[in-house]
Amino acid sequence: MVLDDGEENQGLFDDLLSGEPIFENKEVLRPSYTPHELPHRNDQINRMATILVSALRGETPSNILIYGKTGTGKTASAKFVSQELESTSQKYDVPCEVEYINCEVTDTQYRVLAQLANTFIEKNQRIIANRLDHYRDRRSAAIDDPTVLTDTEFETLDDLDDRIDELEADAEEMEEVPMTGWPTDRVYSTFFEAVDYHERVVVIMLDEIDKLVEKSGDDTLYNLSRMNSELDRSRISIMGISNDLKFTDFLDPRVKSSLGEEEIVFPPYDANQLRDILQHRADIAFKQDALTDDVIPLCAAFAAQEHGDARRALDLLRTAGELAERSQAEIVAEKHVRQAQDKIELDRVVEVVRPLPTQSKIVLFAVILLEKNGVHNINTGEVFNIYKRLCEEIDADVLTQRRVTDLISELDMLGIVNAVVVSKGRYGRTKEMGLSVPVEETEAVLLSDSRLGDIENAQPFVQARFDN
DNA sequence: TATCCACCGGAAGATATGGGTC
DNA sequence: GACCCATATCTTCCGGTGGATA
Repeated sequence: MVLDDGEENQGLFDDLLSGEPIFENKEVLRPSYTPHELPHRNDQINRMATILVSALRGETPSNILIYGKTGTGKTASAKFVSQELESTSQKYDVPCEVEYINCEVTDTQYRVLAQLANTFIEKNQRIIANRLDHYRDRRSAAIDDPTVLTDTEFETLDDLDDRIDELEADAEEMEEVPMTGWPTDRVYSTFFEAVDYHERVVVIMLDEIDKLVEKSGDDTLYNLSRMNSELDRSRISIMGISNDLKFTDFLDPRVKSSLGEEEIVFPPYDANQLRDILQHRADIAFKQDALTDDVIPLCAAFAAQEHGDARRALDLLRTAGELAERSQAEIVAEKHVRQAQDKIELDRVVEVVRPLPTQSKIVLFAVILLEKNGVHNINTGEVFNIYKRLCEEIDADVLTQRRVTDLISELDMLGIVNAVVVSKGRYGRTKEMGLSVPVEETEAVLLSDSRLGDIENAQPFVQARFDN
């Protein structure tokens, strides 16, 4: 862009950069940050450390199950202990590794095993490459002066060559597991061989383990928990993290007893504890005197209402800071926290609704239309009727009512609608539902989807149903 | 008290897709 | 190219369900 008549050329970002920044280090307020100190979680951290210390003695630690609601510091504490464990293992030269898997993303047996197999294959290849470098250097030296092999594991140059060939063959044999296509037992044996390639204790951290069990049953946990009896060189231990206290009810009793050898519960934080946590992070995240006195108590109070969710509290504080910075305010004030609360709520709707499959969006649109037409206690039959009309109008496939009830249940689980099964006696049994998200904003997100663009034109046809 | 409604929701299987192996 | 495997999505079938009503 060219600015006229000799004005000083102010770039797009110059204005934004000209104000005093409020943040010193915003990253410490993000969920991905693992803090060095976790206030009010000493007991749980010490308990984990007491259990895992046996890994540093080369023994197999007991499997651990960690429970607690969202934002109670489970993952952060477990990651903190893992980092400490790995750094201590390096200090004392004990082979001990922790592998983190988020089961919300990696939610099938195949994917979990494939991810683990590929991680260990990569590690083994690095180890082999280092050893090869070392042996090749030694070989070069031995060609000039064969006495360098004296007092080593190799008596002759041929022995050394054999070892190099062996390692090269090992590296070649290690084949990465593809995203799909292999039978699961082949993926399992590939992982088994990769992890057992050399002596080590491995802690497999399965975050949101309940999602894995919900989606693909307990086969993965069964296979992992019985591996130790077959491994020669290595040992594995499982650390499961779950939001759901009852997920073990669905497990095979053998898996249940093996997995829950040790259980650690993370209770929700109260408002005072949240205030401590926020203060702790705010000291690092913000410039001095960048917050008014009421900002942290308000963030803590909002988050305490959300079942003591520290992640929410930190999110709120970060967003309030960003909003203050955007409005070029010098300090973060109470109004920014309130604006942040609204923004987070709206962002959540957009984030959940936008990626929905088209069919779910049509079902949701049917619920919105009913709600906008003043229908209270919307039931499955009504939703299905409107849904069919909408599909016809926009030329989409019409799914069966059975499938639509599943889509409604999914919307319920996502917190977009609130559905309850009610019996109306002679008038049958159905699900009654209402929207749990703002109508206008949700409708706008749905209409922004090009595949649903025509749905706006279909509304008069649906309206006619209410007029008749 | 038996009947009935309008679904719910589990189970099994079909189909499609994306990948691999031989 | 035929076949195998994992996964996602969807259909079909069918046994509940529970409170109003006859």
